[in-house]
Amino acid sequence: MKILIVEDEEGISSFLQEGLTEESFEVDVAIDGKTGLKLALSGGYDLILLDWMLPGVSGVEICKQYRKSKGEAPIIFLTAKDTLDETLTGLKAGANDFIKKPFHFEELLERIRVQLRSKMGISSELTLGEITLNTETYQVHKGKLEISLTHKEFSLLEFLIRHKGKVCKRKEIIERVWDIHFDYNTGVIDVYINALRKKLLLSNTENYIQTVRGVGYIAKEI
Amino acid sequence: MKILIVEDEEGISSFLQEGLTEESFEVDVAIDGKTGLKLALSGGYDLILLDWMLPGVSGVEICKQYRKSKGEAPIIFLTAKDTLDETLTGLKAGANDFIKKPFHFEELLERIRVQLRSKMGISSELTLGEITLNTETYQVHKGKLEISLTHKEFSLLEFLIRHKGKVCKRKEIIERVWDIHFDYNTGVIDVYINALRKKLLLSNTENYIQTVRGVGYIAKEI
DNA sequence: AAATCATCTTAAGCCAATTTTAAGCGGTCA
DNA sequence: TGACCGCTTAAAATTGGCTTAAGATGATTT
Repeated sequence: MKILIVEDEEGISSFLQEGLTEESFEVDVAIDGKTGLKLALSGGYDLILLDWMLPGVSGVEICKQYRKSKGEAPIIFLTAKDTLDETLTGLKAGANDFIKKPFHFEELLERIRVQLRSKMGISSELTLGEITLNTETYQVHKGKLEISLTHKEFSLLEFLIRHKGKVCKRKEIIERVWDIHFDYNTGVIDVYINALRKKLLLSNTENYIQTVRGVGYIAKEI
Repeated sequence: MKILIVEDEEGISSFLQEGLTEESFEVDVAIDGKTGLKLALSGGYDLILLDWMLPGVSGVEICKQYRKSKGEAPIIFLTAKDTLDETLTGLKAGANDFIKKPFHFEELLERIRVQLRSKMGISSELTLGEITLNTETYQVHKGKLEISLTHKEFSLLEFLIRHKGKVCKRKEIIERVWDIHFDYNTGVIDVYINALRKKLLLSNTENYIQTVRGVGYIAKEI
């Protein structure tokens, strides 16, 4: 999946680029409207993140021109305010969604997924071996059996499965699932990993969630 | 059910496309009258949403020609104003209904359902176990027993039953049943769920409407 | 226009589920 | 062996949903 970011603030764009690359998207960045539009029209992107306030050509203008030129990728605006007017202007120009700065990365990610899902029929099911996790209905199955997870348990499992095969560092998990960006010395993760393993009956023999001592955890298909 | 949208404003058409796809209709979009007519005549649609103001060939013109060519799908016009004149012109041209912009999505959906019902004998009864809900007469039965619901209670139950088996998030319910698009921290839902459960005598044992903590509610056949 | 009634919304207290903290245990590695 | 790390459990803190009652709102009747 290719994403284009059009954003002049270096801090924000690099933060987004890193995060989205980490999520295995291909990411390009344009720091002004003109290059943004050129790239958008030539690059075959699956989604475009567009800053509302851009030096030179405004975000809305780019959006309009892009649609005029038959550009079809969903566009999510990054706005500083979210007055009704702006939203309407944006919708008319062909925007698909808006997110207000400052936003949490997870929320942006969720909106990106919604767009990609509805525009390109991407499944909302995640699997790990015989475990199925539906991000739309919040249902979790192990084989045919439905398993009830709490919200946090669900988020943690979702995060691990989305990164299956890769080691998830404790710090990453705390930042992304718990949204804590300091004080990494908490034992919550352990408690929740424990709960997950119990509920999913992940024993030593069928070890989907493995501990990587000193680093974090990894979800593995067996 | 296949629906054709003929609408030049990208924002509106994509908004409609998403919403209707979500409601499990198949949706095609034409952004001008000419393609609209061509598609309409070739595509075997069950219903057509037609913008009144279109660049090039006007909506009425398309409607006339479509009827002339023996097109039989019901046509709903999306109009900016609703003067008597326009309505009359539209009716003469063969329109079935009109909806004034800006409209609420739920209202459009309701009108679409009315058209599909009368033209194609689609049942106006929704069921959930032994509960029957008639969207035409607004009557609700549990078995033989008639139950009287208020309008909001009815809407909420209708929404839940239409999405039975899927988790309805609080936010979705507030947006779709209450039409509130901000301030999601309201307790109205709880009150109404409570009222519904009471009126429908949904006890712990016969639990049609289940709570999904932290997310929303789900209506389940047992 | 006033009174009445039904419906809808808000707010508060309560309870139960969830989340977090903390402490003891056991294994691992320098 | 002792410092560290993760596992497990129980108890404390917090959150979220349920339930009620009272206050708006709006329609209908007098």
